[in-house]
Amino acid sequence: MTKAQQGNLVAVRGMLDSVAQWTGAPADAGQCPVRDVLDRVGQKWTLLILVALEPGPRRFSQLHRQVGDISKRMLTQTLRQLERDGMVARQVFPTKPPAVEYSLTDLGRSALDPIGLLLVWADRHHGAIRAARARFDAAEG
Amino acid sequence: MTKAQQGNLVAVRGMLDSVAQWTGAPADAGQCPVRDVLDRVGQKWTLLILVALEPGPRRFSQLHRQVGDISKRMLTQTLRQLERDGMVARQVFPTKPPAVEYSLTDLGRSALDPIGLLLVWADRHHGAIRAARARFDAAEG
DNA sequence: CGGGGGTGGTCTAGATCAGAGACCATAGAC
DNA sequence: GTCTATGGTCTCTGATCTAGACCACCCCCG
Repeated sequence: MTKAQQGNLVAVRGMLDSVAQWTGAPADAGQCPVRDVLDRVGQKWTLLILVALEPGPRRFSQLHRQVGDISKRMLTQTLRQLERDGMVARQVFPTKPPAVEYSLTDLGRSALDPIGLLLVWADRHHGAIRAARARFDAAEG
Repeated sequence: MTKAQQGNLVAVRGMLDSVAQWTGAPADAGQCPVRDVLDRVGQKWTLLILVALEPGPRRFSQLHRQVGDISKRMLTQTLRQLERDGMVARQVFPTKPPAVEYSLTDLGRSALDPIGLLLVWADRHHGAIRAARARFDAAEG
């Protein structure tokens, strides 16, 4: 384990304690910062769209093509949410037909740092996951 | 930006390229490691349960109480999936009634590193997000 | 002996969420 | 005139999530 990783782990434990504060009170889950953000993250397209916007501003249809298997409905919805959360900026150009450009805000860009690490982890351990799945399926099949 | 963060960013860009490889082919999205892992992450309870297991092994009802507002059904389902993915180990003790203990595997523990950073990010920027939301809601209301 | 509580779940019914695809007004290229 | 593209919205259907009843088992308390 690297020094940086140890540092992370310390921070993680701190966060865990802080999460523990809230897990006791289910009703207040909406107030817990971590639950709040985790709900956004746990929304299937959020991360993918943030990642898609990383290289630079993108237009609606461009994003639609880039992500591929998202429906326009979900794309609209997810973008609106990200805009509401201040992660994405939406700019309309009054051309005919109007063009709309989406870009990351500073807040959105800052989120890419932890998200990126998640992707790196995914890439690195994805083989182990597939192997575990095969083992599991063989054992119960 | 710290040196570590710059390092992350380089890695992120690498991953983004690698994601781009797959985003062109929607049909193969299931084959893309990142999409694969992101689908798990985007499942509302997965991260919360991994986090809940971090301090040490937990029994079923213990987890249920700890997380609070998860249904038994979803708890079972999420644990099974994590077990299948090799992130969580399930051990049954043949007592009467049988006790079942869930614990993180090495793979599961390794995932907590990036997840932890996400939590730290959440905690740090959660104020900005709330502010952005208030602004957005005021502007359109 | 008869509850009441705790074990680890499963099952069903209802709510909520996501996806496919039609539709809209507009306009330029063919 | 028709085909494309723009950025969406709308509806219908199917997946997913939740609440809560239920189960077999055992212990403890009376």
